[in-house]
Amino acid sequence: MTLMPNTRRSGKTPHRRPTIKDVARQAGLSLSTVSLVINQSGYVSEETRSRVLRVVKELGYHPSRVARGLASKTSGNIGFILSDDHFSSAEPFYTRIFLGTEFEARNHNFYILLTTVGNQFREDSSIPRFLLEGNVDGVIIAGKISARLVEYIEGIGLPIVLVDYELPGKRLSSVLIDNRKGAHLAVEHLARLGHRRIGFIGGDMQHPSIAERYKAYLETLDDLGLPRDERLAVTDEPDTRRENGASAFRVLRARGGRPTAIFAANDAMAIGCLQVARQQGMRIPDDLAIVGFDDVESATHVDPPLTTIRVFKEEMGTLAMQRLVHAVKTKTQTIVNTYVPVELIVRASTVKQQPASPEVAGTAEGLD
Amino acid sequence: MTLMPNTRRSGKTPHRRPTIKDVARQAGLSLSTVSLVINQSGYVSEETRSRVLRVVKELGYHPSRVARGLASKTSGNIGFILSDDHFSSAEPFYTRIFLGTEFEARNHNFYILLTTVGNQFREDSSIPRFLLEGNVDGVIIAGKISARLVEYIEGIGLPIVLVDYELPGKRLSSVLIDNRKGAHLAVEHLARLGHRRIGFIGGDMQHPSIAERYKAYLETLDDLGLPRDERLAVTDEPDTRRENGASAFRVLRARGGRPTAIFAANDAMAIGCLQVARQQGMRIPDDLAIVGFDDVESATHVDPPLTTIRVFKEEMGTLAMQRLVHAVKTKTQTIVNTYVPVELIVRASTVKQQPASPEVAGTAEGLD
DNA sequence: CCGTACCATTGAAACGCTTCGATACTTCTC
DNA sequence: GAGAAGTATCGAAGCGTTTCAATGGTACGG
Repeated sequence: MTLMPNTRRSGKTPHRRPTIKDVARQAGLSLSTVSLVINQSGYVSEETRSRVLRVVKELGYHPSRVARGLASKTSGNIGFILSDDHFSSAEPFYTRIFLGTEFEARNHNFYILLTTVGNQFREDSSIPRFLLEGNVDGVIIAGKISARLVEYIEGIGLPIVLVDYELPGKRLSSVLIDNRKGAHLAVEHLARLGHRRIGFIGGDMQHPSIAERYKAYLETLDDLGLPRDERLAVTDEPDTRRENGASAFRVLRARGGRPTAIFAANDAMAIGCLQVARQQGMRIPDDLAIVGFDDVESATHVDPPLTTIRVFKEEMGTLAMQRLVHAVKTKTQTIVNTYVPVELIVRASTVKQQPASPEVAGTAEGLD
Repeated sequence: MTLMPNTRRSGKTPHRRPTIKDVARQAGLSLSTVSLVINQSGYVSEETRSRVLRVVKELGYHPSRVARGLASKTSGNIGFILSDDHFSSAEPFYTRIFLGTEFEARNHNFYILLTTVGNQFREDSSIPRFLLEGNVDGVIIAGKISARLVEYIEGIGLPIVLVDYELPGKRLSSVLIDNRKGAHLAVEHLARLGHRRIGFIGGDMQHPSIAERYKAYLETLDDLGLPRDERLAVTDEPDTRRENGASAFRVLRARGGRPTAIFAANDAMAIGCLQVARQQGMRIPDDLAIVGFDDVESATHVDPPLTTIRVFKEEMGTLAMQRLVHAVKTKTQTIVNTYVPVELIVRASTVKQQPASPEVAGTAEGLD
């Protein structure tokens, strides 16, 4: 392939892309034969195959995605749906998942069309354009989503993979966090450090992930023989942002709960909580130990760094895309629920660290 | 529009999308008339217009993007090209720019196809697939890019907008950072604080932005009557990541430079520098004041928070997309260089702050 | 040596839309 | 009152592929 597309041209004339017709003519074959070679389907003799390939190279031919799409009823695109509130607030959690899907999409020669939808299904207006226009071959949905939208997509007959969400009663593939294990690790870690009054702060309990974390928190308390204390759990925050973590902790204190440790539904809330606690003069972890969940970027930047449950976000995206691409290519949707493992990451918000030489920490992989 | 696409169906049968033909038949008009209504072009009587629109609504018709693409030679997509090294390392600087373009693309009913390319033009293999397949109507390029790739795209006749990059000698629209002003603000700020030995650390001087920042640093020293001291500037780091900031500062010290303040080419390097300085027992800002550039997220999380030059990253993306969409729609490429303003953000890495009540800081807008 | 099966190639329809030229009817304009 | 200009609609070609039925050739088994 030369520098200029097709053959060299003098700047002005925008070059015409060669079509399959040009290849056929040049190779002295029919359109269909050329198509067969390109799609590696059907019978083609070795000789004509190589002849076609040679001409293809000579002409710098590449099939038009759009034409191919029309003829084959495929778009080569995957839709990625994210709910509004996840999109422009809070920690870059779903960003990471998205990144994972991006990488994997590239491996399979798909492009991703990204969109957001409101939380409540606003009928017509909230249906992603790429669905209306038939511009995707499958859909990945990250986070909480309206069941009606999911039904709509099923109605179209597109394969779906959910990430960090389940729809009870629906038979769908999901890639999920092992929330039970994570919560268990967190609480157990605190218990092992000697804590007996371990609080929980959470919000948005509609979200299965959050609900699970809370439930597993309670169960782990039971398992460890620690008492459940209602005053130590604040679960009615509407959201899981930092502010809500802060206010949840204030509520907890106001209410007379005296926890020595807090397990937060996610890092954002943990950080909010941590900041309020310090503001109130508490020393972390001496007066209050804190564990988060997710291991987002800022967990390492906060002071003291946050002990948390690591979630492999990119991997979740990768897995989801793999499942989806498989479904798209084979046109068979097998329902699989995949749980990605979690890890306890111990930092200074629960265990006093020796003043280890502060390394020059890099940043994790990101879109840049 | 009902919940199910088209008309209600019993789960199994994947519904057939209505086509323009169905609309035409149902409305008792020709295809072309329906098309005219939908595209709001040509003459259509008010009566038939509304008749068509009614039928469209009844049937839940939406034109197929792919078919429309083939007929009109447009794809409805914008390509976003990012260089490899920007993609998966360092601070989320270009991520922000990308987010800006995403939002704006949505406003204009475009989707973005994202890809990365290697630094050196590896001939054929490094040409983004969406270009080969004719699957985009225009291209945004963020950061440093091979001139040959740009020429290739020009050859295809696609409009281009560069972001945070210029190609000397090429007539292209760019959205640029006001690096000169930023560097000036930074150095001036330090000088005003009484610093006279102000160092510079940088890397990847090929990048026009970095080069400009360095140049403006030198010029501002002159303007302020401060001496240029070779030992105070390290510019030969290959890259601008944290590690390089750290090593640049070590080099500077090893070389006997004794700056009281450092202006770093970007926040990543500033942070690396800051961490090494603290490690060496220096107090920030007393023994060493540091100013970065870009105002990335972690600038606020680092201890002490980093004084820096804020760059409006989302806005750069938005602007670039606006320019590009305009070029695509009007099919006229007018060359405009846009400089987005910068701001000095003073934090504790240069000026000791009163121990202000640590607010519960939210995170800035992000893909989640 | 004929029927079958496999291999290789082809022509034509189809995918769902845009667009251009043609037609025909109105309404101006002088 | 005739030609020009504007308005409304339509038929058909075309966009660049895929796909399927059809055709013909070759080899093979009985």
